[in-house]
Amino acid sequence: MAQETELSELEGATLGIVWDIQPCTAYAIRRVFLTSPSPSWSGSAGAIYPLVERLSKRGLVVSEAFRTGRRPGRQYTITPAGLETLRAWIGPPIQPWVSGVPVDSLRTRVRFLAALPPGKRDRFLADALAGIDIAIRAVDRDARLRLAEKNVMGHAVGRGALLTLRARRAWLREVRALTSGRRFSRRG
Amino acid sequence: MAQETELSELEGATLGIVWDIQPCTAYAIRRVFLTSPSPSWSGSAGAIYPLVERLSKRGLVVSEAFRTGRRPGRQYTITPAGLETLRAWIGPPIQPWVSGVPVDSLRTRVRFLAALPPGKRDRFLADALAGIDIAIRAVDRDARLRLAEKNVMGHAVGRGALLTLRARRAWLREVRALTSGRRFSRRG
DNA sequence: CCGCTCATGTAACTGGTTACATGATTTA
DNA sequence: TAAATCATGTAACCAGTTACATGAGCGG
Repeated sequence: MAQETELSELEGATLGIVWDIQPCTAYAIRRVFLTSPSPSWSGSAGAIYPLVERLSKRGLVVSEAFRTGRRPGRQYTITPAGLETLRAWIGPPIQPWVSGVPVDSLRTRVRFLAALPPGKRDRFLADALAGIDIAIRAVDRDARLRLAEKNVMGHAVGRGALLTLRARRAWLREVRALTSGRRFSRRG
Repeated sequence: MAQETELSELEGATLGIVWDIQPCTAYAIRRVFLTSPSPSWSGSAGAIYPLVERLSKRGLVVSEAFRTGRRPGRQYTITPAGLETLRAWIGPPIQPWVSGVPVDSLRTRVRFLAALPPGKRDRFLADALAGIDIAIRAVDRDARLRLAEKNVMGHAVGRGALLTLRARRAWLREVRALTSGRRFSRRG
């Protein structure tokens, strides 16, 4: 049977989580998204429950029904085909858009900073730097936690988030130095 | 009239582009997305044309019909209400998810690196580092270009992308040093 | 004049969102 | 035992995607 091998970002991440914490329920997968310090997705029930069923229909995971008391539930496990698909999704090869510049909603906003009156501009930058500091503390704490539980990759991912945030902080300070006390029109 | 003040990311960015390059056609807006070195969105016609009409209906932009030869077209300009909405969208205040950890599809994949056999893992990292280097060169060239045209904010945004990519490169090298020649199971 | 790119849209689809419904389990 | 939270879904909606249609202008 002709097997689709492509996965969306959410599908890839979900399949990866199944691989990581299997056997697991859909709710356990949701919790990973919900408690992640970098919530790329809402981890809403409306996304996850249909998604894992989709993966199941494609033979990438198998589910086993169980019951606690009277309530039915399903435990999901990755299949060999699922692992293969997960590996293909991770890469190599790596698509240029994956290794290229990541989306950054803060950078998007800075692009239009000149649309703000000077006072508001300063407050924007102060606000952003404060927000980044908060995020840095949270991520740093999380990374140390992973290290303590000997979760090597979890720690590495946390380090990645941390280094990204620090780079962004350094950059915002550059922007502040550049713009403070200067006047800008649309074209700079 | 009760004016919705919320904008999606694409709507905010589009409104910002109108502010930046007005008066402009929908196609000119598309070109900005299409030629951007960090293509967060496809800039597809099916997204932009309906979107600007939506902005127009909300009174955030106004359009003036023109005609070249027999072909009709529209030039869009931001309204005072539109500028206000744009400013509100930019912030302050800045939502935590905006200043927090940005999504990074490469980091997502690294999270599941232990699912790859060791050889493929090494190739993944080599591939990723090569891809990042390519992106760095492209972004650096773009940033210098903006500087040359005295586009201060354009240059600043390019710098932001550059610093992010460099941080990611440094991080990937950490990951490589950490994993090369080591064996990993799911839980590290 | 043929083909290519510029330009302006429309149509159908879909993945992920919010909101809702409901049952089980824990806690005050 | 009432309230809150855990857990398992379903339903409606919608923004952004790909694919299509079509016309203008230009280069060979």
